[in-house]
Amino acid sequence: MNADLQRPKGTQDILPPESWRFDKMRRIALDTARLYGFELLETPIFEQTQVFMRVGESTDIVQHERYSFIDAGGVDLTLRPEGTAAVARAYVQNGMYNWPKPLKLIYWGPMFRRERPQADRYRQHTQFGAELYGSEDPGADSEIILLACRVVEQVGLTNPDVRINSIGCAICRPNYRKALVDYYSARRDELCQDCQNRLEKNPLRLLDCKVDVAIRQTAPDLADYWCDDCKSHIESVMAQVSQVGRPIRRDPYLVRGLDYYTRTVFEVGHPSQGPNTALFGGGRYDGLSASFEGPGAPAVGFGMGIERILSAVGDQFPPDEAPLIYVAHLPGFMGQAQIMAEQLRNQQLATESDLLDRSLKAQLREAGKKARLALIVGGREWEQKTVQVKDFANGQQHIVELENLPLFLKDRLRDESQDTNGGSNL
RNA sequence: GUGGAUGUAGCUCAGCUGGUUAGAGCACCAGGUUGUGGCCCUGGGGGUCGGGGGUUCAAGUCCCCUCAUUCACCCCA
Repeated sequence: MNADLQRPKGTQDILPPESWRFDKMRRIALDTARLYGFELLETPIFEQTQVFMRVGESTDIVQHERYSFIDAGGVDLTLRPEGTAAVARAYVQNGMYNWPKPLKLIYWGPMFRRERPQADRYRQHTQFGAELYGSEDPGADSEIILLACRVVEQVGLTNPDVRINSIGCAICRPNYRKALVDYYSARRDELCQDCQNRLEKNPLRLLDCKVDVAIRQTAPDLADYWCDDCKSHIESVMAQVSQVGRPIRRDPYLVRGLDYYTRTVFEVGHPSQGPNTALFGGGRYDGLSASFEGPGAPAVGFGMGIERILSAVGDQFPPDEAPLIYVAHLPGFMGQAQIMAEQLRNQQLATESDLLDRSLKAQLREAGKKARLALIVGGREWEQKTVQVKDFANGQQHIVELENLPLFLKDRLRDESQDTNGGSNL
C-alpha cells in the first residue's frame, strides 16, 4: 500500500482478539470503579487549546506534543493529551462543585500526543483514569491508590509496586526548590546536558535523571523540607494504604512531569516489568480547579495507559469467548440454516450459519475451529422435524427434535466438564 | 528533537562470496466420502523482493537517496 494511505505513525489498528481484550479491560475497570461508587464522565476528545495550556506551562505534552488545529470558525482546538485538565474544566463548567461531596469521577478514552513512538507508547493511546474532588483528606489519596491497584489486580497484575512521594505545598515547596537549585547550580559543570536544561525549566525533575544518579544521592531530600501538614499528610496516606495490606514505599526521587501536582505523587509498577517501571501514576492537584475560574477544590487522581497494562499482562488476560453454535446445512438448505440460527439467537444463544453455501465438509471444518456445537440442517432428519447436533467437545452426535432443540443446546453448553477425547479447541 | 536497527507471500522467516521461471512453515481455498470437523495426504491461490536511481552481460543480493517500521534517549500512560 502506498505510504500516504497507511495508518498514521504511532497509531494502531486493534485487531481481534486484542480488540476484545480491550473491551474486557474496559468492563473490568468500570465495574471496579463502581464498586467504589465512582461515576463515569465523558468529555470531548478535543478541547479549546487554552484548557491544556492552563495546566501545563512547562510540560512537553502541552509544549510541543500537541495535536492542535484551527477549525473553520477560527477556534484553536487541541486533541486531549491527558484526562485531568478536561475533567477539571467539566467540573467547573457544569457546577459540579455544588454536587454532594466528595465527587468521584472516572473516564475512559483516547488521548493524543505527538511524540516519537516506541514500545508501549503511541500517538493515540487509551487512558482510564479517576478523579476525586472535594476532599483534602489523606483518605482520598489512599482511595485513589487502592482503586487503581485493584483494577490492575483484576486483570492479573497481582502485588503491584506502589511508590509514593510528596512534593510539598505552596508553603514548603519553594524552600525546597531553592535548596535544590542551589545544590545543583554549584555542580553545574558535572551535569548532563538534559539536567542543565532541567535546572532552568523544571528543577524538581533533576531528581529522576538516570545519568546523574551520583549527584542526587547527596542532594537535599524533600522530606527535610515538608511543612508539618505535608509531612503528616503523606504519612497518613502511607499508613492507610499499608493497613489494608498493600505494600507502599516512599521513593524520594519520584516527581512527576505535569506541574499541577501538589503534595502526593505516586507511580505504580509491577515486578514482572522490572524495578522502576511505571504502569500508571497520579497525584494530588489542589489548585487545578481554581485555575479554571471556579471555586478552588482539592482533588486527587490517577491515569492509566491501557496499552501498557495489556502489554504487561500479556496472554494471561484472554478475552471471554462465547460458546458458539454453528448451523451447517445440506445442499439447498442454506436459507433454513439462517432461519434456524436466528431462532437460536432469540434464545440468547450465540450462533453462526454458513454464508458461502459451501460443502458440508467445509462448513464443519469452520465450525470445528470456532464453535462448541454444530447443527446439520436438511436431508432425512429435516423431513422428520429433527436435526443432527454434533458436540465438538467429545465428537458425539445426536438427533434432536426441533421442539426440544433450545433446551437440548443449553443443556450441552451448560455442562463445561465434558470429556474432551474428541479434541475440542475451545 | 538525538542516536541505533530492520524492510522478501496475510504472518514468521530462508535466499551462501551478485548467476536460470524467488522458496519454506503457518494461515487461507479445494479435493482425498452420494450427507460430517480435527490428524494425515494431494493440489491451488497469493510476492511491483518498501520505493527511486546507479554499478554490471546479469541485482532480492553491491552503492546512493528516499519512504516506512522498530528500539533507546528526552518526556510520559
